[in-house]
Amino acid sequence: MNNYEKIKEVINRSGIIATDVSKELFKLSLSERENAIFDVAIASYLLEPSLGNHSLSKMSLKYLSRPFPSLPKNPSEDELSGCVSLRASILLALYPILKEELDRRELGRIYYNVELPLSSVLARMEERGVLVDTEFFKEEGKRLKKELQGYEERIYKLAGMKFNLNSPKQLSYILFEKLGLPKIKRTKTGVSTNQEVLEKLVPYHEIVELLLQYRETEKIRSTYIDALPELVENGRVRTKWCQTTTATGRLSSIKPNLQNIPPTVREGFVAPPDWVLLSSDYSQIELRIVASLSGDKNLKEAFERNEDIHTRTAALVLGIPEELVGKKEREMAKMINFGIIYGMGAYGLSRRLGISVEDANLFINAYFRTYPGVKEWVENTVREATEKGYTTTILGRKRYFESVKGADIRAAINAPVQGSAADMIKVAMVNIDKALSNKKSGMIIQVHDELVLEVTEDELTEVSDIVKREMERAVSLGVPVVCDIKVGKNWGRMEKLEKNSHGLHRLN
DNA sequence: CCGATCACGC
DNA sequence: CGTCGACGTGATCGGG
Repeated sequence: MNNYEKIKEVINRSGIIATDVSKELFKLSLSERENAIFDVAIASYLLEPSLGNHSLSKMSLKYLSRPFPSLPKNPSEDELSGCVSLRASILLALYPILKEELDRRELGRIYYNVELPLSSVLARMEERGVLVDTEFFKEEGKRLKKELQGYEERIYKLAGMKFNLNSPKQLSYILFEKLGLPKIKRTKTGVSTNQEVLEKLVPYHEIVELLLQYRETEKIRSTYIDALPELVENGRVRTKWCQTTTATGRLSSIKPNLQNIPPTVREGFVAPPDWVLLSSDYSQIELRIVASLSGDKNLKEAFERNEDIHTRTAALVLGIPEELVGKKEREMAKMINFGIIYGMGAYGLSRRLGISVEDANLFINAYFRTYPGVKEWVENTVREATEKGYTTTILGRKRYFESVKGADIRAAINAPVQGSAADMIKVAMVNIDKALSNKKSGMIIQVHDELVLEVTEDELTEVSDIVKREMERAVSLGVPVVCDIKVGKNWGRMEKLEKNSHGLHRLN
């Protein structure tokens, strides 16, 4: 037996306690059964998701009141083994405490049924990586550079001088001192030059429109087109899927962050020859969850009718037939629906809609008259967060609050909604991974309500069925759950996959 | 190195 | 008084 096999044997016989690295253990196939691993970071995350980072040093202080020893510089062999065994003893001591606490707070189920299995799914996604079309990035880089040079020259001419376009401070001197444009909003340190402000300044000066275009293009160039190819290895990027960073239960992604790629850049993520990318996204999942959590009769009915939810909301709130709902009315309803998910306030809504706070209040009242169950749910959720000190998702994930006031009110309303959606897609990921275990196809990206898979052409029909089924049935909401499936050679240009009596075919 | 500003996604 | 929709990651500037 070699060392690798020895380690593997011990792990599978006795189990192992790990932190953060459980994904690495899965990658090395060191664990044959998931439950052989106890990951203290994931446990700590479920106990206190807002903590931010779940380093051993933090956990050691919090749960054992002991400092976690750092490795000395140039240690002797004795020092090194002493430090390492001390660290191991801390890891070992954390295990019973965290495990017991998980059970006591009824977080054991989500730990064993969702997060731990998910950890190995994420390991496989990291291993597979995502194929990148480096040629696309090269060409786009050239094109954007040219475009930016054009903006730059024209902006300098209009400003009457050169300056650093990427410096908000220098820009604000140009706009508000040199050109004398009105100061619309302040920041802590000066006058704001953000997009919202610039849009209001467009009528005052020709330069503003160019600045908006410059900003947009420069963002794409610097953040995506230039930075991404740096992370490509053997044609693929391998993002790190972070399982213990968000306060609500969502995943996050770093190096690169694949969860904020703009549509134009998505074209650079591709399928190999004879493969396609398949994307499946939940339609209106967070509003469906609001319907489910609140049990509101009208909101549930709106989804059961399978109509456009914003149009339906507008019709109900305004008391007019759906045929008479115009673009403006629909947009209004969309904003309110969106606001609900984020713990809507009259002020925020008034700003989004460009109306007075009084009018925004009228709309909110009309909304709550339409969906009285939602109003009740919002009030109950805030009350519960205050009384119990935490909110809960459909699968029992908790987020803790010290006191529920100010921004925490909105966070407390949002947490069960966003968190339940996270629960749901995580369950789907675990089940999809299992269902695809003997196939070549596999998941590569998750963007909160969207899953992207790399699929061989011959597995397409079967895989799309599995993905749709597992996403829609991951958790029973008591309202319809719908996923839309798209397919393409890259992540940017995809076509809807529709099912008909003859099987599957692509539209267009 | 770090806070501030800005901007991308959901 | 000004802020002010939830949750993230990252590029860049500019001061320490």
